[in-house]
Amino acid sequence: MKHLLENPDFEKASEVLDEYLKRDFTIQMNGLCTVNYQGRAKSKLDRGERLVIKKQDSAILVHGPENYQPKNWQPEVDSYSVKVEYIEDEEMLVLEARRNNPDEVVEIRFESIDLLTVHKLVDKSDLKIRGHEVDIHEAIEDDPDIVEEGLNVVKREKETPAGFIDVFARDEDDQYVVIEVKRNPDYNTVLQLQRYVDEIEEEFSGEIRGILVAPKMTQKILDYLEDRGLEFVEVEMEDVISSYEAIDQSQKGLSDFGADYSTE
Amino acid sequence: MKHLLENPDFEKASEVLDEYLKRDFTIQMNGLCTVNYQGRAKSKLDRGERLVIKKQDSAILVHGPENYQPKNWQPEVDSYSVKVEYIEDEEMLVLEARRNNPDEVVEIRFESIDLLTVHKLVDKSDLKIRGHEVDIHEAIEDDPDIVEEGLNVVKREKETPAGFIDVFARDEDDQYVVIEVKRNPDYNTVLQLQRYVDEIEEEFSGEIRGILVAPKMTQKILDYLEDRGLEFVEVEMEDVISSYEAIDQSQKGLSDFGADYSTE
DNA sequence: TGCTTGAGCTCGCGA
DNA sequence: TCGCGAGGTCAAGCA
Repeated sequence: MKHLLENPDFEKASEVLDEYLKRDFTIQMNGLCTVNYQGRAKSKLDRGERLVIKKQDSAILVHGPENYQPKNWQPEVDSYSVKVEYIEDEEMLVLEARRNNPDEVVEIRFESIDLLTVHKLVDKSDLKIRGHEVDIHEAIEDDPDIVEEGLNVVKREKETPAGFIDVFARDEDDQYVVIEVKRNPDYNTVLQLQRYVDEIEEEFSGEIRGILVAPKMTQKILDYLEDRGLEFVEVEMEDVISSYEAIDQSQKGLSDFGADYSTE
Repeated sequence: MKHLLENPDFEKASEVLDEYLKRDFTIQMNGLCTVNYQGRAKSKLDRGERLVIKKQDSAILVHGPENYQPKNWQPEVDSYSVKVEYIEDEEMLVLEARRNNPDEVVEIRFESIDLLTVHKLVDKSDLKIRGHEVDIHEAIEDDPDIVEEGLNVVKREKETPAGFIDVFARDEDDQYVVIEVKRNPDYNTVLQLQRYVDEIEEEFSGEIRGILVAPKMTQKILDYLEDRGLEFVEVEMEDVISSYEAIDQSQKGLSDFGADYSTE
């Protein structure tokens, strides 16, 4: 930890912010503030106690006491400025985060600061996550039977004028099958699949099957799908994940180096 | 601030966590940890220094040194547990956040804790934001000229079998106009507008104009749109916002009460 | 750099 | 509670 200031005055706080805001450090500030944003939209947040986090890639977040998402933020900041100003006879520490493209600005006015810390966080490890849509693609390619017995994959990511088909295959009767994979299917998914099937029917001049593969489904979307002569196959997320883990196991021991962590 | 602990041992940390995790407090923890998640997907995050935030509505976030988004999280937690365990001969503080629906768990193993704070954040103020899609609707209704001179709004949210039309209007030649408003238009927006126009042409047995109104547009989508005989009108977000502010001004003085902030 | 697409999306609204 | 759509979406991958 570089700094830990409890109830710092604005002079001391600006000093620290001036030094660390533009650089590769994580800053946490707890305090009473108001926040204004203007850019793609415009927002105003009246006084309240919040946690402001400036990250090492310049991103800034204003977190309220609730919710996953911050109340205000800026994912990429081009320039920071810190000033102490008198607004309506009250001294305020004003932090401004500007971004050029799109042109946006977040202004945070602190009335008081409870806590200000500066950390250098070392985190070299990547998040390994399984269960993405692409993992379902791979699981199907690995074992097409999870969709249907006797299915053979012809091509993944087949291009059509309407976009890319997730999986293009043939069933056991040698009929072409267009497979659309979605974690969270909706009406647009159905329409998209419909368009692919139409395109392929044009390309191959014949009847083509369309299958939506997803880990979950609602009755309404299922009806909508079947009204269009399309099919649905449910895939268990567990199958996808374990299938992937089998692959992961075979590649084990390739890249497990530990990172170093300073205690500064 | 309720607590501020620098480099607490696990016993002291568990004590504080046990007391405050389940209650309405904001907890910040900086430390070296690994994180595992299993639920809708599965993820693994190796050791690294991170900031963990437990919010007052039970949400928990694991923020790395970069990015807007947390590396791991749980928006709603049903039960927390804290344990000190020996894993491979090393003492670890293990924090588990479980959720029932969907069935998910985030497990955070701390190897060391730099800083642990407990705050009670008071924030009663709502975020006031302008520039939503609905604000564009209102701006058009307020002044249809921002779309086109001589335009008259017939109905907002007109229902058709294909869904709700944002704005239904007539142009200066008395021809019907279907207006679709989108902040972030894409291909689906075009298809949607197309469907509305088709529906209305059927209902009124005549040629109908379709206009996509948006604050931004790409060339490809514009081509796609014009290929279908549909039109695009760019609306300036500033016009929408200032128009809204005029309304805001007229309602001023209704609800500006200041919140109280304790200094505990 | 811009565009497209997915996300453990989240969140709020409405049925 | 579930379904649906918007988001200042963000962020990754690719052209």
